[in-house]
Amino acid sequence: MAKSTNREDHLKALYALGERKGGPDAWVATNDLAAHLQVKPPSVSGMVQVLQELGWAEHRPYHGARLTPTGRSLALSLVRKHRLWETFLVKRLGFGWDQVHDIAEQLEHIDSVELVQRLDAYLDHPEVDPHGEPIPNAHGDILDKRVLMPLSELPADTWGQISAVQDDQGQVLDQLQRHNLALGSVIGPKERMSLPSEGHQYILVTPWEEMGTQLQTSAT
Amino acid sequence: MAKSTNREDHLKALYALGERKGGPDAWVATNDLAAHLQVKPPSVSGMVQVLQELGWAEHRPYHGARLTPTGRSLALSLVRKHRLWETFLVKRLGFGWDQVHDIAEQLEHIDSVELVQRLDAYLDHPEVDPHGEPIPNAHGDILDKRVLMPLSELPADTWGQISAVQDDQGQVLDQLQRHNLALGSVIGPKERMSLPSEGHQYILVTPWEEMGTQLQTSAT
DNA sequence: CTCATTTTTTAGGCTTGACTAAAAAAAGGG
DNA sequence: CCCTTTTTTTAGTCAAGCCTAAAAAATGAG
Repeated sequence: MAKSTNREDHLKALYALGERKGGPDAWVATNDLAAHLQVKPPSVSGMVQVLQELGWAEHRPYHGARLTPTGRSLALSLVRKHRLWETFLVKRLGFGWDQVHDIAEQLEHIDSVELVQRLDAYLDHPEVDPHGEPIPNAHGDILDKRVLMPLSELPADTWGQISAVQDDQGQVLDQLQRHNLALGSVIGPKERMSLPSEGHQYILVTPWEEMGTQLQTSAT
Repeated sequence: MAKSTNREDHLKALYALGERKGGPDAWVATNDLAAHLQVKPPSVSGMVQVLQELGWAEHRPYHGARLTPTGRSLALSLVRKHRLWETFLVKRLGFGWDQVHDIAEQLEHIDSVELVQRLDAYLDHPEVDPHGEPIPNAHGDILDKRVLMPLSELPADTWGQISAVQDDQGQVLDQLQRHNLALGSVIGPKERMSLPSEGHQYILVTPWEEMGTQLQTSAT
């Protein structure tokens, strides 16, 4: 029993939803995994069993699943690969930030430690990917000192600078693209209203003090 | 029914062995495919049926299989991707020419037309890969005007310049590496004797006239 | 606390692609 | 030309992952 694209996908989903629910100790529901992976719940039940046998996850029936340290470390290496490839696609090949997710989703499963090392060096050891998300280092550590908050939690009268976008499907990126907003753009009440509110929780901003007038740091 | 890694692997094998047997009209034996793919003959029988149903190959029972024009075109696009990725790995990431085959074998299955286009441009539209093999263009045409011959067919008293190495497993590349020979190296009777003769048919040379002394054009 | 609803798991089936064993076709030596 | 050997195909298994339908556990409304 070893790695496979499917097992890796479940591992990544478990990591992503676990983070969203509050870190390494959070239990993730089968239904949530199924929704995230676009698969029916029984398929997840089966795969979670497998992950447990592999020592990558623990499973409490009718309660949920969460990663073991081993699983977490594997998941982080997948996240690292995904974000490095996205960086390559944007910085080197000139793709738009809203075009790279699906391709990176395939590339992240390429199995070669040396490839990742060389890619990282070739990109000058980037700290964040084109969406502003931090890239775990080779040890699986995320050294991200920024303090970001979702746009949905930013006080209504405060401005914010877009610092990261957590978007697995690309809809939020599409929206931002359409409003000419990019990483680094500063966002005020007007922009906030014109963006669909469901996306606000995935847009991470740096609160922007003492802003009276709109300032566009970066645009596309 | 559509693409899958396995079907693509069989397609590529059928193309490679067909070329080796004399071009698009040659029939390829089930056993040869099985040996090339490291799989048992019954598995090939099954897969060849599938390729036939997909319209990618034709199959005459107990006789062999060969690609249809559609299948050939798909195979060439895989060869193109494989060789572009190998070029990327060597030219941009600094891998050795003997290290890239297995990684490219994975990368060639990545599905994105735009990725291939951009990669090609990023590498300045290379005409040959790091092993000297021609890279088919986007239309699947190989425009290779060089006239090469296998080292095994080079007259014993003639020198030759290594111009391409057809090596799917990497053993021939390893041998060359060990003898400090690379693409462009000129090879004489002494080198020829020290290289295992089974590999000679995969080393393609440009006959090198009027050579009295050994000349090393390029070394590693 | 109970009973209906929701969530999750179990059971059983399907497809892909591998395998072994056995049957069928082709090839080749005498 | 026959009969043995080799090659190829057919038949029947198995594992991975997906599915639907049904059973079981947890939840929550009254």
